Amino acid sequence: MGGMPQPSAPRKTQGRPPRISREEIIETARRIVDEGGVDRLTMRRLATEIGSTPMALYHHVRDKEELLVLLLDDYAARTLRRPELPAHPRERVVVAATAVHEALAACPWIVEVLTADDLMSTTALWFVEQIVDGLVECGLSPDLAVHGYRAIWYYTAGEIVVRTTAARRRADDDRATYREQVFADLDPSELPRLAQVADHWAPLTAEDTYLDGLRALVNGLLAGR
Amino acid sequence: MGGMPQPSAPRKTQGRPPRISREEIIETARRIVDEGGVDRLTMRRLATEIGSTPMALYHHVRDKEELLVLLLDDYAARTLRRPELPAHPRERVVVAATAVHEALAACPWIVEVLTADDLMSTTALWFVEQIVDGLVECGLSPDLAVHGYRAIWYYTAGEIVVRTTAARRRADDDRATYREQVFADLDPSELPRLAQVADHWAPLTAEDTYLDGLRALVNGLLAGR
DNA sequence: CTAACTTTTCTTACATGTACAAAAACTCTC
DNA sequence: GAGAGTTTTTGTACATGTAAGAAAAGTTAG
Repeated sequence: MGGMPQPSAPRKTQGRPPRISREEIIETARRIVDEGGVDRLTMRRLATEIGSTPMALYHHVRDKEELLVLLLDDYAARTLRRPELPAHPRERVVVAATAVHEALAACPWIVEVLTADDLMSTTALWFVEQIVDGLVECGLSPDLAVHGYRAIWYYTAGEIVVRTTAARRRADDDRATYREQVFADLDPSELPRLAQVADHWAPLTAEDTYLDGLRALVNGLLAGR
Repeated sequence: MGGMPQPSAPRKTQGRPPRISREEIIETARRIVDEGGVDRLTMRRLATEIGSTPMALYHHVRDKEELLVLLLDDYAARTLRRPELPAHPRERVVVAATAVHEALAACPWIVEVLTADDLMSTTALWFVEQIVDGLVECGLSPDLAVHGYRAIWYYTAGEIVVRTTAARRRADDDRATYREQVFADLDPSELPRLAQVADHWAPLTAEDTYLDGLRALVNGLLAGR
């Protein structure tokens, strides 16, 4: 039953020597994704590209989802730069969250992974720290600060997931048309506000308002402090 | 009234008469999901259960994802009850959002669908209306109110997606252990706040703080009004 | 009735993730 | 060196979503 091979081997290697490594897998997977998008990344293609067989990968990686998580960590480690943080703790929270958001929004293929419980890559933890610390310095108790961070993470992850999926579907005419139809058929006596904004709905929801919402959320979390 | 190529055809039916209908598909799919969870719902099983073939389904449903969306709409139409709304518009927003959140959180299989751009089922639109209207009555312009609604939706969808996926993974020991490991290995000099809360992290993030975050967000959106 | 046309259903086929078990390639003990 | 033990790789097999096209079951025109 499955014990994962841990990187640190106390004694000299025993058993059949590996022909491929986790690093090689991640590296190759990254190349495939960079070249042809995440859809091109299949276990079979990855295996052939590496010169191995699909099932061999599964000794270095639990399943495809874990591979994607590793890929995201790798991506974060390479591109997430720590921004200069402002002195004011509230602004620190906003800047840290925005930096994470920007990095994630730039690689839209992570949607499947983004549903992770938290940002858990070592690289990302620094940002989590900044957010929690900023909230504490603004007067929240540590527990409340963690809750606040979670709220920010929900908002951030939700924004990216919803927006990315929407963009993906926008390529699909039928579904876009369907939404338009829903708004065209609105009964203004029952849903007056929606009827009122019906014709701006698409451009309105296309606008990037992440920062506004984030500021509102952070201000709300810190209200009175 | 007519937009979809479904209901009443103007002239008498032509072509081969259908043996199955969209309604029958949804009904049967719902039964399967109710009985054995969403994992039991495969196109093949659904087809056999209905007494047809997998590919016959595809004439009534674009693909499995659309089927899931239809299933969610059906679910919403049957279980989403309009709550009594408080008079104060700010509370109306909170209550409407909470109602949607509760209904969605109760059926965790929708995660794959939840990434939809918006709540677009006819049933759900009433809730969207309440939220937008409440924000407008609190002093936001219609455009800002739509942005506010979007922020609330991001937060709500994100909460459910993150939380559901987390719960799904919690069944998996290894990954839970991994997270514990990350927190145990924290360097307190680099990440002091996280180290400080490391041992409460799991219970803290298990708490349901949706309402708190929502209130913060709404208050922040309406700050100064 | 026959032929053309339309709409739905069925057959076949493929790509994918991955379970399972056997084989292979090592190291260690004797 | 022979066998035992350990780890990695490979081969085979299955369930799944769904594309493509043939077949079926009607309606209508001649």
